Amino acid sequence: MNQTAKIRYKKIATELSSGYLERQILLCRNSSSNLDFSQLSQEHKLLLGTLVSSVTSEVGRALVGLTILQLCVKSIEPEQNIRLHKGSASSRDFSWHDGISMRSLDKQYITPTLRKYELLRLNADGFMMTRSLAENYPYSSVYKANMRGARSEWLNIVEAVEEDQIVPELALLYLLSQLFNQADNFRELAVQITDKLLSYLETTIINKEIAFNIILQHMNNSAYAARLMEIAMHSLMQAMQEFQIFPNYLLKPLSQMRSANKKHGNIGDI
DNA sequence: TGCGCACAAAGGCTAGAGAC
DNA sequence: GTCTCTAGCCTTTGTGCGCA
Repeated sequence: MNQTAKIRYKKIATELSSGYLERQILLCRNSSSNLDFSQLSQEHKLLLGTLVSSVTSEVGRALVGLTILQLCVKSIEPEQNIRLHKGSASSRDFSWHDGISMRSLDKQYITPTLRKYELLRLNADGFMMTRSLAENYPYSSVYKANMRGARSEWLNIVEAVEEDQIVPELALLYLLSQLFNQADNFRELAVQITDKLLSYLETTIINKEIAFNIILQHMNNSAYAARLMEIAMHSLMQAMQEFQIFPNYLLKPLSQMRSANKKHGNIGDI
């Protein structure tokens, strides 16, 4: 990292630490009707919308988080190239002279804020822990990693921002608004499902076989069946805990980790 | 159908920079 | 000279998915 990159990094970090992203989030949450996105083209709105809607339990989160970080960086310091994501001071490690450590910015400012407002469920250490985002190549159309999710949309946004075709702060606000909409829709859906389930339980006598068939049908008809099975198993264990079947044991919350993890000490997601 | 890559989380490790 | 911090690199695992 050269001296000018250091100065730019300091400016970005100072602005983020003073709550830049939080202010944008609150603006979207509290004054959404006053936001004017007429300066954003339909094409760019579509790219940002697709990026948000591409998020599933498996893919897409890291790309949304990264786009938010890149838009913040560009809004605060337009001179900073948002393709160069590494900026080590050490000659031992790979980095670009004009690069900045996006991993550090993410871990300190972006991920904690997105988690705080429940806009994106991310690993506490940040989305930059995703290995494919850490390849030693600039983020461009020929970026090496063949990421799943809305890869082409993300790269088009990066391209448009670097080519000055998008006003970064406006794009950031639009992206955050889309995330708020997505989160609201999800909460609404959850309430609807809970209501439906309660009315179903009021009118139907459920036995073991019916419950088992509902769970099985749900898994068979859904994408990511393995995850649904884990959730079903954890739900059954919650019921067992409620009835004190194993009074000396404590059921841990369902974790985000998908597999047995020696370091974390869990088994599967449980 | 099998293979290999990508994704996800949660850090540990380590060399070099910077502070004292 | 020593200590602390920084930031890139590395590890682990099962599932999903594309391709041969």
